[in-house]
Amino acid sequence: MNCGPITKNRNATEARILEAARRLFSHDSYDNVGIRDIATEAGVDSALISRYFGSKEGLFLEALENGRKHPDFLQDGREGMARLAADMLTDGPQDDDKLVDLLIMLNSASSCNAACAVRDSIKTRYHKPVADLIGGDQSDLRARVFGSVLMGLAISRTILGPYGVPEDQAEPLKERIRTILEDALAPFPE
Amino acid sequence: MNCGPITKNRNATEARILEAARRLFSHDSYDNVGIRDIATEAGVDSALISRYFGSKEGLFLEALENGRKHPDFLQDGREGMARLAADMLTDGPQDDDKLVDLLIMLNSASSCNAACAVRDSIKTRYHKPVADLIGGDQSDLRARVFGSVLMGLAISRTILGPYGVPEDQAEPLKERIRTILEDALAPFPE
DNA sequence: ACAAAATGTCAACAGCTGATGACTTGAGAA
DNA sequence: TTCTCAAGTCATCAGCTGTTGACATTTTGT
Repeated sequence: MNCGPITKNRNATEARILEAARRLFSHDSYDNVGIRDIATEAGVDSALISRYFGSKEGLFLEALENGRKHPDFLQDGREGMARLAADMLTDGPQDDDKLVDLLIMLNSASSCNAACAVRDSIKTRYHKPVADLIGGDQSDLRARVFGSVLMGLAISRTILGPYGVPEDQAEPLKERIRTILEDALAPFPE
Repeated sequence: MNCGPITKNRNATEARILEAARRLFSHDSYDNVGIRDIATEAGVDSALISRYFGSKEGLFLEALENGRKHPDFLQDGREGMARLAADMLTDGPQDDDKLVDLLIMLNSASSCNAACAVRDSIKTRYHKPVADLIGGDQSDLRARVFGSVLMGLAISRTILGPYGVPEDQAEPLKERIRTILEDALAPFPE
């Protein structure tokens, strides 16, 4: 048992590095976050990162997989899924826990060292489960359109900041986003 | 007049550098495209870039401003705008000329050296003109939602590749995207 | 044809990056 | 305690980045 000051404890150290990495990677691109930045944020020597995670890329992969296994908006029914996703995109602070995984992916999607892992993660953690839930004709394609819209709205928030909408007038915007997301999931017409 | 082999001509050289830069920046992030890469692509000495454009950042700025002044989907009426944008996102090859500007912005949106310029460019070249064209209540906000969806669909295509839809079955998808984009532009309900 | 200015070339720079080998410090078992 | 091995530290590496000064070459003006 150890609740005192930081002692030598590899598990705890790895956890702190991982946490710091997720925090920084959700704000900046893979290339713009240096090993030394992460080490400083975690209060740790920078050599430990390469040592414990093999490489910066290894750490990024673990940081990506260490998040929620599936996004929080997953549930049966288009309506509910669209509503939860819309809430996620408009509610609360910008670095909402629920958005961290998505932001990590978006920030590093254009960094060739991280792109492959990001691609896989998008497919297996977002598109696939959504497609399975909605089912029906072309569910893969519809799930992808849904995911694309989601990513666009999320990236807009990171790049341009929150929508300048007063708290009490946020409902129409949320409703709009909800509608769009539900449209994206709807079955194709005959 | 000079149509022979490459002679010393600053204007032509700058143009070739700019063209090469736009090509590379539309495929990779600001950080992942090196000055030497651009120089090689342009068939030019790498020192010329810093010399002619001041810095890599200067070149990026010019590459950004050197594109179309406004996106090609701009026109009166929500329907037309949504239709043109949907065509742009589904038609033809991935590195369509019409998408280059958008891709440059998206690839480098998370690179802090380029982010400011990208932000401005998105606002003045995408959001502002769209908002002006649609008018009405909250036109800024609706234009932003439209732009967000557009970016999401575009980034999905760069990251994950084209939709695996056979040419002759592309119509439902295009129609779906058109609907979503038009929804994004629609006035808010009372 | 000659001088002068513009254009392009080459080599080198300081700064940063991720990574690694050699070391010291601490924890836990005997 | 003492021994041993894991955990953490430090200095340093090679490689790459954007940039610049010094030089060579071509074009232009007279």
